[in-house]
Amino acid sequence: METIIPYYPAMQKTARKSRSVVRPPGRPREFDMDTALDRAVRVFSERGYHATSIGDLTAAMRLATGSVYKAFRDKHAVFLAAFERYVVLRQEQTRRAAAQGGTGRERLRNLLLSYVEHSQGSEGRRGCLVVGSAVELSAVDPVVAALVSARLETNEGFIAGLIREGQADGSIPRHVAADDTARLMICITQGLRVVGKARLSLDGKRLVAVAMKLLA
Amino acid sequence: METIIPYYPAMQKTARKSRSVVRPPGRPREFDMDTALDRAVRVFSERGYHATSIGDLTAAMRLATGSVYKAFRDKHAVFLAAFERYVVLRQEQTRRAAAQGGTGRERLRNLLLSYVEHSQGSEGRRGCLVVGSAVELSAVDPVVAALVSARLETNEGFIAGLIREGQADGSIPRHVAADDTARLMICITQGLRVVGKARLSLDGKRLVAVAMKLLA
DNA sequence: CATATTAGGAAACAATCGTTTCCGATATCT
DNA sequence: AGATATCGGAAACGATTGTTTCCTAATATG
Repeated sequence: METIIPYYPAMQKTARKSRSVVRPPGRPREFDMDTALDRAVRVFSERGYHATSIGDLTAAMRLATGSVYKAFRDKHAVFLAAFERYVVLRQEQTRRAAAQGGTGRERLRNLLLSYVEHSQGSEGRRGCLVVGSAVELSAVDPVVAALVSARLETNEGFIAGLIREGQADGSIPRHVAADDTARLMICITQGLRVVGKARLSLDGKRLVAVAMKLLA
Repeated sequence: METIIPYYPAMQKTARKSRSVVRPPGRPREFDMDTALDRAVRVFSERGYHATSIGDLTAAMRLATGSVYKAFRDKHAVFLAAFERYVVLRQEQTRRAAAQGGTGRERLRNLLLSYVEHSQGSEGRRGCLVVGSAVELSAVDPVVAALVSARLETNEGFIAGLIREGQADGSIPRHVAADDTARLMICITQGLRVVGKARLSLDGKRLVAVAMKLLA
């Protein structure tokens, strides 16, 4: 059985409660938590949670063991912080890719194309942290399971919204079932990350062209 | 770094080389390797490779530590044997599901329906060993990576074959791109297992109805 | 300049990991 | 029945895990 620590990280970096009471008299070298977490995301994505040791983590984050444990309660907390950092960045990228499109249909095509590209090459081989967490941890870690489900549902809602936008602007037929199609497209995006990690080649234009038939 | 042992299991159960030279004079309780491996598949699928300890394994397989290490070189060999056992069983199930269908189109629908059903409920929560291996091990274990890729390509070839059968019997239009559609359907099937592990509900009939539009 | 406070780093912690070894129990063959 | 070969089970192995602790080096404030 697995001991689960269902708590959030207690970062001390931004934890100066009120700067009038607790003053920061002396502080050594600069410390950038976000770039450190970005590097943690890379290791966790590539190796997964259990195969990533604290040594791997500190090497990747370029932080000493002590520094990590001063910033986070434990390994699980580092993972949760990395997960949330990953989700924020990926959501930003996805929405930006979708945004450049005149119609709902075009925005959806851009979103799918973006997913295929991120599933390829070195990033594809590294893998998606959401997919990795779903597969490796969902069954044994309720905290991660909830985060993963929430993420999938948010994504699905976003896709369903794009479909409805397309139906409003006339680029997608009214008879398309928005919710069912969105759920299937979530399967496609998650499946793309699995296939990309298995190193199978993915031709973006052709795959997306086929997928767009779901909007006919 | 991970030490990778790229060798196959050395099962001693069926390893009586020539029964005239090495005779089996005495053998204790019966030993059913296949059902033991089936139980190993369950643990590995649910927890993944790294989170499954030898203790978990022996408890699930109902074998003593010594027995496991007499039948297999190490944990990695147990995993490979379980993986191949899983692949054989799943392939059998999938082909049987597809077989009961008069046209290529019907066989494809049955295959997709079978995938949705296996991605749901307790089996869905347990997860697919191929998907799990792709996500957790492909990046660090070349042996498993090769097995996973081979499995995906076999599946993709089977689906492409069904599409071509459908085109031959007139149930699927000729203009459908068999290879591209098959690759996208592989993404759908793998994505279904990811989503199923995240406990999202899946309505088989409706999802498959949407997916069948790829054959229009 | 002196002081307080933080990150870096190494060393040590208990716990668990995968693996090996040993021996008694069990069942088959001569 | 007696000999023999295997499985079950437990105990012990070193290696590695995640975590804690202590000390040094470095810096912004008073």
